Amino acid sequence: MKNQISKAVISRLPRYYRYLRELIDQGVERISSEELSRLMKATASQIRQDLNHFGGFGQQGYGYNVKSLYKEIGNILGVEQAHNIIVLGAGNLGRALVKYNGFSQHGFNFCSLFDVDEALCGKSVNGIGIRPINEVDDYVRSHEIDIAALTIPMDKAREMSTLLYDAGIRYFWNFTNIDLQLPDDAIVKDVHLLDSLLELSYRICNAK
Amino acid sequence: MKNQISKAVISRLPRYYRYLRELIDQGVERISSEELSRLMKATASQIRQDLNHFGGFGQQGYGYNVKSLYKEIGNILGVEQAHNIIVLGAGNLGRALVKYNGFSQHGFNFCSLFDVDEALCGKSVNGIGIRPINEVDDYVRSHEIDIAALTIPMDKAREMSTLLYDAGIRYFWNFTNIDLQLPDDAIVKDVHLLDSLLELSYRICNAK
DNA sequence: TAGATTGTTAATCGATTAACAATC
DNA sequence: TAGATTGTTAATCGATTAACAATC
Repeated sequence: MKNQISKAVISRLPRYYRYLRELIDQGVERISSEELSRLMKATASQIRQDLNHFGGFGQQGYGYNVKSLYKEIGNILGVEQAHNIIVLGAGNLGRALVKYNGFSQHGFNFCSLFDVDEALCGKSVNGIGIRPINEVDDYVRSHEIDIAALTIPMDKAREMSTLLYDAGIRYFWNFTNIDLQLPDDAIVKDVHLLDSLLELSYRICNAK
Repeated sequence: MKNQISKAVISRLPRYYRYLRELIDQGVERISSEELSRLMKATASQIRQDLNHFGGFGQQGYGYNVKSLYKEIGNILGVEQAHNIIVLGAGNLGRALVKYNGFSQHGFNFCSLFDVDEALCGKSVNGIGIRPINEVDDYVRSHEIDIAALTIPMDKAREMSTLLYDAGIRYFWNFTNIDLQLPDDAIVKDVHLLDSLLELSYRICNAK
């Protein structure tokens, strides 16, 4: 889209989306970049710059219409699009993801879990079946899967991600404590839980 | 520490730590910033800059000793320090965190879960007791708690975080889909799962 | 129309990268 | 000692902020 929007901008979009949702729920109809900046602890300048990468959603002298800006950003983020997700690893985290019902309203569908543990296979979590991991290749090739969530042990992560890539997956939601090693057209969104805890630890140990 | 190290640098430390662990496991003894940069897809310059914020860990003509650099970074991150964590919300995610055993080796101890559901209270998960949420204030005031992990519904998140702050908590691991609103000396590390999914969604919708 | 606030260009700031003298 | 590679300063780049003309 346009001439490449920076990662920093894109990463702020979901945050705008959240704040606008809040404003709608509070019955706020219009908001200026100035007001929004106070709420979000950003600069009004940044907000206007960010939004203008995607179009002129505001109106001089008025500001932004909350509802329509919410819709616009939702469109940009593709919340109306359906996205199919498989989860590798039916452990505690994998099951928790599938059980959480907050993703579906934004178009995310969990299609299947996969696990090495034969005893789990055939069972289901929140209506989502667990399949043996050795079926994942066939499964991906015969279904339209957009995203693979990895909640498997670290030592299998790279191997599995490569297998998934070869089967056609390009979008990865990586919960393993390792960086995947994939070709450049793979998009990996890392959720490194230990990393974030370690950052907290750093802050605790270096508190003034 | 020193004259304020930027967030960008700090957020890279856990990543260095992970790669060095890998190198140790592979039996690598020394590494140059050049080699490490190829591995981590960063510039050698950045690596040297980053590390030098904390001290001269390398040696000209030799590079860095993997084991001792690993230890140094571990120290900076405080992996030897014990950190006590409570988890608010004994739902799927809260339980998954407590059940995951990968955090304890870096000094993180889960002390207690808290939940509104009376039926859960008294039970325990992975040996960690679940207490009623209305006891959390007393609990925090009578124990040395460093970090509060929030895995509660969004609509209670701000209220609870303020209560915890008033009880003395300064470090928050926030899994709720909302930004906390706390005084400046509170350190919040957000894990916005939906945000990261939405970023993936954006990338899918705007591919190529 | 006058006032408000955007869209957008220009200035600033900080972070990343390059370069090289210091040194093991 | 010569070669390699760091530590560190200087240059570049990109992102954030400020400013203001355009316009509702």
